[in-house]
Amino acid sequence: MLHQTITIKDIARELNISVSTVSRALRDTFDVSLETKQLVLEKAKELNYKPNFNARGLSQGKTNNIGIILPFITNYYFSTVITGIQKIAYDFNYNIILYLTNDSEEREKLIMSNLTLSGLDGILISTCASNYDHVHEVIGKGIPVVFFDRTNPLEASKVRQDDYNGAFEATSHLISQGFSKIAHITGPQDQIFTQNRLNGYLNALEHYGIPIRSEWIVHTGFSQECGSTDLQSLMSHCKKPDAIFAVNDRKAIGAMVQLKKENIRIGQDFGVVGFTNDPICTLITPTLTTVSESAFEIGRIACELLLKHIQKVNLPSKEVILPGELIIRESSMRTTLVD
Amino acid sequence: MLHQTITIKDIARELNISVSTVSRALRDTFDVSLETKQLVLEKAKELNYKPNFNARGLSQGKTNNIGIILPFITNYYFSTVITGIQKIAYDFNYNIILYLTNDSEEREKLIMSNLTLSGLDGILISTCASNYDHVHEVIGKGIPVVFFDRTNPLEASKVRQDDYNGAFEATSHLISQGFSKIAHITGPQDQIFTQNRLNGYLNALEHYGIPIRSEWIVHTGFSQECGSTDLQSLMSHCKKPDAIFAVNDRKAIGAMVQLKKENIRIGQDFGVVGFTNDPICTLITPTLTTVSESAFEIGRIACELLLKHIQKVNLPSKEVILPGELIIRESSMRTTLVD
DNA sequence: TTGTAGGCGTTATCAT
DNA sequence: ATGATAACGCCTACAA
Repeated sequence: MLHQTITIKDIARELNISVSTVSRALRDTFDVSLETKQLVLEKAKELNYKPNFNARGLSQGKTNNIGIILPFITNYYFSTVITGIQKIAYDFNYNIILYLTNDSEEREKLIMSNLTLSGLDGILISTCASNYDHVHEVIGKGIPVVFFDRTNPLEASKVRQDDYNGAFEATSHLISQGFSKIAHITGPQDQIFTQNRLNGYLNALEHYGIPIRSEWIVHTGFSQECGSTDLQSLMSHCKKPDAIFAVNDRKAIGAMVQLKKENIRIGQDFGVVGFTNDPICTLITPTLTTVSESAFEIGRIACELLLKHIQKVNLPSKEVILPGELIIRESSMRTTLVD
Repeated sequence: MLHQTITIKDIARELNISVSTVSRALRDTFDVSLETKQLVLEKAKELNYKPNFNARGLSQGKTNNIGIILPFITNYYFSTVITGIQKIAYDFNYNIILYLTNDSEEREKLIMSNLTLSGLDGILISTCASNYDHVHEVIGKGIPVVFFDRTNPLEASKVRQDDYNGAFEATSHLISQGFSKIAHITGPQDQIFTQNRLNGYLNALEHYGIPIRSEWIVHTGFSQECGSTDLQSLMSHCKKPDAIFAVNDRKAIGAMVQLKKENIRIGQDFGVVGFTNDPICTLITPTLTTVSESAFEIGRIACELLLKHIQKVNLPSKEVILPGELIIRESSMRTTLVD
């Protein structure tokens, strides 16, 4: 062994009892006398015994590790989701192993195919893929999988925000502020959450009798830079929009940056609404109207759900949808007083 | 077994050879014929064999897992460091297990004492603790530990930015802009990186013959809120500062928020410099002068170093210090044109 | 070059 | 209530 460690054998030897008794005492099973249990626990503490998870995993077929697969962690939303996951995992003595796909479908599939599934009791995933064989395969092997945020059509538990209603409210709000030429800048078409937000946008327009212009729906990436270039291309059309609903705050901010460059007054002359409620919304000028997502809650609930699936095989899968909340700030207010 | 899996036994049986030969072929050792190696590899691929890390770990005493212990992930700096770590870890087929201390010393110690060290080949840590027995104990057990960002006096490898020089430059810059009543808002006293930035600040003042006022050095927490309250308390003194060097961008931004509330013109009348170069620096108005940290590089180098320590026992420890760069923006420029 | 056997630390199945 | 003993999947002497 690399690092000398105390094992149940050491405890057994010192106490002159068998390893199986020690094992039982440590796991607090019913068939061990209170007396010896006490003795074992004391000795374990004295020797600073730490169970070997490899060995336990090998004999039990479980590892107390759960994998998190997601595009990035360098943004408010995902890092907060992970913090929520971590809280539950820690409380229940599970480790979380992080895999970053960098928003690459290829990378995601590579990661999942290389996954040493024997090392994972379950998986939490925010997928960036447009087909699902790789996830299906894992589920087929009996590994519980819970989707969060970016879900997919597979039969599995899912936790996400209410993308459709958030988008509907956001768009309706812009309309209520007197904007009528509302564009939508969004991500790739094949993401379900993206489709949901798009549908919310479309149905709001429809509901208020505003015609839909397909050239005002721009599918690119999720980054701030994409937001800037999206706006630029929108404003180069002959028919220019007077407001934007962005799929997330980052793109909204990218659009704002570009609007400022083009000397268009945000709020008064051009409405902007994002999605997520990144803390930056309150720091940027003007402050950004958005739909809040309960990132921490999503992480917490997804992890709790996964642990339940791990405990109980064949637990029926369920979908949890958390409501968002429209948070109105300056970027969408015609009457805003910008300092 | 919970999830049926292919083992080397299966491969051995199908090929009518022994498990040890399979094991050897899979690990590409010297004493196996090219022919059987080919056969084994083919069969392994055919059966979609995945090694069981628990078993491998148990017999070899290693796990291909490294632990990352750090205060938070919900900020630009730490999430970027992790991304750097992840890149290297992934390339070398290591998993990263995340532990969040929430900036609590108690929590950090609890985590480390509960750590099932048998499950970790090494540890990367950004400590928030002021004493080091818990880390010392782990190192004593022969587990390689590499510190990043927040280091400590223990004998171990460390990777961090040049806090002292960054702070010196930041403060000098404020002085060169004509600010002379420069306050420093920082974190707890017992952090080494905090001390280094404080010393850079102090020595810059000294170097330019500016008297030091201890009431202008405020030790609180690292959050944006702390930045706001720090500024508030500074401005309630009879002697008010005319500039602030903040230990990080978050506190600088908190200070800016408060300055705006008090209608003090940032840049012209009051200089602000932060530390980190969070992307938000370019989005806030006015844009924030700061010292850039190479977060991704720090993660990358720390992980590379750790892997070397894992490979080679008793590799002499070393300290890598990455230079920062002063990035001058509007918040520290008297001549700024704020839009 | 290949096979056999024992062990890694733990749990589970038998006995006792 | 406790103790042997065999497994879990893999690796590594040692033997052939």
